[in-house]
Amino acid sequence: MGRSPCCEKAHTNKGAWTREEDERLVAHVRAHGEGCWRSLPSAAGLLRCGKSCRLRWINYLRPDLKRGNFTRDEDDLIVKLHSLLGNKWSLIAARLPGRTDNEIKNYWNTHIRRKLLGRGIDPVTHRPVATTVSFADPDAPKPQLILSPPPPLPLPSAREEESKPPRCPDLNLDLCISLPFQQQEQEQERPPARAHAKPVKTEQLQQGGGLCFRCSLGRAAECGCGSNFLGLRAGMLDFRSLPMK
DNA sequence: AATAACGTCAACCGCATTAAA
DNA sequence: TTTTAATGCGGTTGACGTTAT
Repeated sequence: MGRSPCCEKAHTNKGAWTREEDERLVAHVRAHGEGCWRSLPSAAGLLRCGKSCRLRWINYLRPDLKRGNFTRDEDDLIVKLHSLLGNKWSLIAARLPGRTDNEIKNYWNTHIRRKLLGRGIDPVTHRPVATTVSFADPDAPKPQLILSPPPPLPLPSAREEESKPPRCPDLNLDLCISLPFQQQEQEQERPPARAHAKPVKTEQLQQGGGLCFRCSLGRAAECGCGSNFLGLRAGMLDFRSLPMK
């Protein structure tokens, strides 16, 4: 028994949204609020799949979206969060007000990924990539794998997470990284980007909670931040200061 | 000027998770 | 407890714009 399709595909539009469709969707959400995406298309007079409406609203039409280029602070924060969370774009987006998971995902794949690779940093593991090895000589011993990605972090449900003691007392995964103070103040004034986004704990921010990027690369000696992977403090990461290739 | 190659990003697809019956 | 429906998420695609040849 297969899953029923999310909508009548034969009677739905696909592809780019028209201005009229946008206006209908915005008007309907303004009048009735978000939610009930499945019934929204017919209620709003749209020949679209509910999922498509939701996506269009979240990624493009939401009034609290911040359009335009990513700032350097946002760049840093994305790298930092990705090093901790991996491809959990929605979690990363929850900590970047006005940005969507899709936007961040695209930005990562088109800009940041390449930037890290250009600096010899593996965008998956956030560690320096192994140096290139020549395989010209077939008799040469095969190189051993030097770097291996960290084991995947299981992501328990919120309820599980609350009930369990921390896996590692030294590593606080209750993320509290955020943009600098000024932007946090702005954040308090605006509604949260996502209803389910966890609020940032400012007291933890003051106590520390960031990840020093140099230390994460094993370059604590030239860093001098003192964190060395354990003392975590927000705002320490500045991968732009690392030498370009 | 033509066109191939590349980069960007909106949108789609399928699976996982959660909520409701 | 099980089944079904709805929603959310991440990976992928494809259209379009830009740059290089």
